Amino acid sequence: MTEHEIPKAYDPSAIERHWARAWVRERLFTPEVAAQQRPPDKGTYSLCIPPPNVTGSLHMGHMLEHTQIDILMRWRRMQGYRVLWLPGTDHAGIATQVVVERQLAQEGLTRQQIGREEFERRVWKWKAESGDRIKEQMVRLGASVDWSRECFTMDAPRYRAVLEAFLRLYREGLIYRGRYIVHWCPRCQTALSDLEVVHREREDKLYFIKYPLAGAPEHVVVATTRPETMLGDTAVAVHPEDDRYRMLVGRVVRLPLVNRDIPILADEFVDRDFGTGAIKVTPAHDADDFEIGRRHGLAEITVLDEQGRMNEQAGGYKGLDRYEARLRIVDDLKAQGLLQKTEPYRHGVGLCDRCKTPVEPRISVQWFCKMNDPANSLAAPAIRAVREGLIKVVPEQYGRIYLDWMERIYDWCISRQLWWGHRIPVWHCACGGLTPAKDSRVEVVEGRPQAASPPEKCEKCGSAALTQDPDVLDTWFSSALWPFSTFGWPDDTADLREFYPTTLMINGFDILFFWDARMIMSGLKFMPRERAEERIPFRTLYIHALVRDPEGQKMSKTRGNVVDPLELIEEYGTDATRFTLAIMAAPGTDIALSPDRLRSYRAFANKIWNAARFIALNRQRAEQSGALSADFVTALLAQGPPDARGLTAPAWVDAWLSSRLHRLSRLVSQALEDFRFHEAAHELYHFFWHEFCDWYLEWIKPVIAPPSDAKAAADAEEQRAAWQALFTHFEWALRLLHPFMPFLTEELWRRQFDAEHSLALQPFPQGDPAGFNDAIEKEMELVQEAITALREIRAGMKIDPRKHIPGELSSTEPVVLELFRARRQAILRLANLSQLDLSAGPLAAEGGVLRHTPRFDARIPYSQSDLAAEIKRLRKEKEKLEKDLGAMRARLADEEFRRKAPDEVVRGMEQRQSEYNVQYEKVTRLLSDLENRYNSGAPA
RNA sequence: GGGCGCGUAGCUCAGUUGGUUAGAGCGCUACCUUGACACGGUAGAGGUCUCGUGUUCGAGUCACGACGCGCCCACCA
Repeated sequence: MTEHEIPKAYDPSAIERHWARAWVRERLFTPEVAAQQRPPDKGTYSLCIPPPNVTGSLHMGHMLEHTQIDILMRWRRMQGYRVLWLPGTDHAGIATQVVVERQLAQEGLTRQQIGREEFERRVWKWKAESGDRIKEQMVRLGASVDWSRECFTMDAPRYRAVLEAFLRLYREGLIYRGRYIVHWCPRCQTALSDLEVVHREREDKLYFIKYPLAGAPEHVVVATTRPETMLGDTAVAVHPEDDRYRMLVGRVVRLPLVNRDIPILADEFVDRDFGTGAIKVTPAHDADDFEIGRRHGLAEITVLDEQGRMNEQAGGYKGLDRYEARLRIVDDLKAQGLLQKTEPYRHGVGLCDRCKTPVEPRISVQWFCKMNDPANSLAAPAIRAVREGLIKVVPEQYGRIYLDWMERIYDWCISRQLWWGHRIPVWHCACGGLTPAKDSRVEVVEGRPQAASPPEKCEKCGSAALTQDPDVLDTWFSSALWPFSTFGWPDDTADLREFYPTTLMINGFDILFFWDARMIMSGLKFMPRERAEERIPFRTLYIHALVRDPEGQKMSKTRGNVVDPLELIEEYGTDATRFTLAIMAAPGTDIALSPDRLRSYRAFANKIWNAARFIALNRQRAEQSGALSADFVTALLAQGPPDARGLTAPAWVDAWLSSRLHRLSRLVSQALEDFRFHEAAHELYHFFWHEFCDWYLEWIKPVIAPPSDAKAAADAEEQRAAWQALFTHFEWALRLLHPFMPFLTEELWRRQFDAEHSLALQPFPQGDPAGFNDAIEKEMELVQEAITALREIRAGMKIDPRKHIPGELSSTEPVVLELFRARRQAILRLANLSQLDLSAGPLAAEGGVLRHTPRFDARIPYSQSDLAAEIKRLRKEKEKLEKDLGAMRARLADEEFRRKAPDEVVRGMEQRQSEYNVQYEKVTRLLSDLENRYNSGAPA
């Protein structure tokens, strides 16, 4: 095999594995290394990866995200930007803890059994494995990240950023500790933020329970979905203006089962129309009741423990699970005649986002971050930044959703009763005093970072007996700092100065509030810069679609429809999978990933491969024959990038393709500017397959073919020019395709053009409107139409495609005839004709099959034709013409249309009408002619 | 209870500010193993753009309403 030969089979796996490794080794995506090979001549372009959770491996959502990011990164890098895509992973507190707990459970262990230290060791081990797996996947994906800057949300520098941020917020009073009712997961045994609770509709029951009035025979009926919490009731509430209950307010009912007297009170919160208009008030187990309780000074009686079981306050029910207790209590009420009725009831139940256990509102002491402190609001600047357009949100409806949420944001519960995460840097004293770490320094002990400066004594009483708060921070606390913690904040580093604010953030809608909102708030809060536009974490936020299964269902483990990206990569190749994701990624539309589409883009990759192979085979022969010198391509490359290269003696078809490439280049960059990945990919697909391969390559085949003995020396010059154009155009296309299909294009580029340098650092063709050639493109359209018309006649006549037959073209326009004359050779070849007759006069229908078009007629003289089929086709065409002409005539007859529509539109329609009229007359005449012949039984 | 998105060919979807003849891929039909590629070539069939009303000279595109599907937010027991 010689140097440029390309293997027959396209084997994506081998190519992709090779380049994945090579790119890591060559460190091309480290901006400093890239700059040595090609100094950037544009600005900085940076993006911090949405750090994948170290909960396992990457899923299709990641693959879509990384594909989109990588396309933009590679495109901008080729455009000459100094590009940094910073990689990393997230410790993902609760999510990772749940995964490791499940592992433990398989060994029959709980984290409590092995203890905090051992548990943390286990999670770190898991983190290492998962992190490696994720890195390996990203490498396989071709993600052009700078591995030298890889970060983890719990490594020492990031820990330091967390401490710094926490301590500053704490000192400013924006972080406080308080006893409130919060969402509690009885399985994870931790508090959750509102965002970590998902609501699901459930079929449930509404219980109507009689609460007897103390010392009276009457009772009040309350409706509840949670009878088990009645043990913690401390009041019954009605609406103050509810006439049914007005006289009862201030009286006392005896709480059944526990026989405790509780008051009936009035509160405007109560909805008179729901249930009976009277509610039980359980401040310790319901968020609304908690508020009512605080308004009326009620006791808060907790009857459930941390695992959702009844506690000692529940008397005889102690130890029962909340659902068991519910059944028992309902039974007992029934037995006492206190259950009036039950009704089926559909309502939303809050579930733990991670483990789907129904959450429990629970009173506990937690740490909170103030979002809207009147004197020092985190939210207000973040609202302004988006509203005033400092941060551009795409698609823009997400900007509105963001603002809606931000405008009614409330305090963020940041403490978690977990073992995996950043430990809260505050120490407790027996006196109740709270003392934070002295500063944000971090030390690494046994590979695990921790605060290096614990306080020596209590700030309140001076005692030295201090213990660190056992809680850890919500994982999103560290994520919120990601766009600057990754660059070394709080130090004033060179990276921070150069790459912050990042140019772009791309992530899914699901973390708009969790993450994007909090990054914006923390960036604006912490970055020590004057102007808000320098403090924002990113200038543009692009929200991508969701990847769904072929039925449009969300991929989830429980549905069992999760697709592993690696499986797709194995089956279809990374390039084809990336291309599929790109071409299906229309903004705002979810992606229903289907094998059909994957197959078709694998075919596309194969097509590119084979086009390259065709070129290589011919090149080899041309070199052997001496028609091409071995350094032909090197000399070509020395002339600069393909779009800037002047072609010597370009043939007509080269001029056409060059114009198409200029246009395509413009389109691709414009589409990518607007995140219209599907449009860019679609244009590339169509161009490469249906213009480059179907027309251009077919057209030039005879020209570039190795010289035969008969070939005149005069052809050699033409051939060299054709080769020059072919290499230039092919290279141009490879560059445009590279961001989408990096492996395949890199492989072909290195084989065909430059084995030493990566395509990833070559200039991206921008396209120049001065290079558009409308005249030639129009001409090509006519030639293509002529060839297609001739082929169509052949196909309709069922003539063997291999058979060479004569053909005829005629036109009343001399320019059209001249065009056909000039392109005679191509028409002969591509329509597979033995000869081509050109004439100005009309062509007869007899003795052949005639095809009319507005600007020319085509005919295959042939003794056999299927008159009936021709007649059928013509009738249909005539019908369509009549319909269109009717519509046009009506249009043009309308005075208002002529007066109000732009001239351009009116003239266009007139033009079209006259063309249609010509065509209509031709078709009508031909049809009646054929019908006559058919009816008279004349031979075909 | 609010808010958002979607409904275009058998299937999956494009269609940027309203303007000529509504596109693609897959699938389907016919012919073709022609020295890049059958993961291919050539040609073809297939659509009252969910329905209704309106704005407009002109609506797949804008407005309102209906129907169907999906999603998000919300403290109503």
